[in-house]
Amino acid sequence: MEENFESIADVYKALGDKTRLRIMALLSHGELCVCELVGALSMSQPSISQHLRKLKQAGLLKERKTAQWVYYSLDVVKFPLLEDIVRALPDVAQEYQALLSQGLGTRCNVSL
Amino acid sequence: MEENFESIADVYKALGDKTRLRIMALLSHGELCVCELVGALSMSQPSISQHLRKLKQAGLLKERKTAQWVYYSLDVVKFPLLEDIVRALPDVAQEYQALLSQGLGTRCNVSL
DNA sequence: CTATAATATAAGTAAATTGTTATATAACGA
DNA sequence: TCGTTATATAACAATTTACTTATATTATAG
Repeated sequence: MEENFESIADVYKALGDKTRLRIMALLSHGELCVCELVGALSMSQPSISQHLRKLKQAGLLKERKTAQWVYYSLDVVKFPLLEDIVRALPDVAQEYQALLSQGLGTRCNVSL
Repeated sequence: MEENFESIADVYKALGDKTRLRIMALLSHGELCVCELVGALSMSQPSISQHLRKLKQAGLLKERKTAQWVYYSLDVVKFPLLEDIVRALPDVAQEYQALLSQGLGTRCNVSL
């Protein structure tokens, strides 16, 4: 019981950051690789990787590795309420489409 | 748009603490005064007051002052999703009933 | 094999968080 | 009015968080 509140708090702690919320909003439209998120959020790559790790540790994201890319996507299994939560976020469909129009993963060869 | 993510993040930040989640779970059954929460959670009075302030600043609680007591209750108006969020918390009906059975507010005269 | 791109991790730092104790404020009761 | 109860706030210490820069890891391309 005590333990339960703790692990649920960890979920909300993971969501309690505007950068991570923007990541969740983008991923609600589909999976994205790290470098695409770096481009979309204009933050440093280590910072994005660390945010993704937190979201993954909270059980909110899953990853899929292909070639040199790691694609992240929402994982609604462990926390079904997540669907409603991301639905309540500001819409970022336009930003997501902008990423797609450049070709998934393939336009990440920008200088770090 | 940027601003929006920030204020939503503040809500989840407020929920990202196990003590505050326990407070929300208790208040989901009805309003309680500060000293009742102090008794239920066995934490210091200043600590509880500070947690309540955070929840209130995030727009999740409202307060009602009567005599020397301040009663807090859930405020689902600004953030409708809150109803689903508290419903997903562990049940504390038993703890809440234990508080009520001692007489609302009236059994708070314990030594600080 | 080597250079490069994508990602992760480590170390360091500044800022935010959470508890504590001490004190202020305000209402009540004798 | 005086002492007590309920609550809030201030000041401080310990911990956690969120960046930064530097480096490690892994896959790919040539």
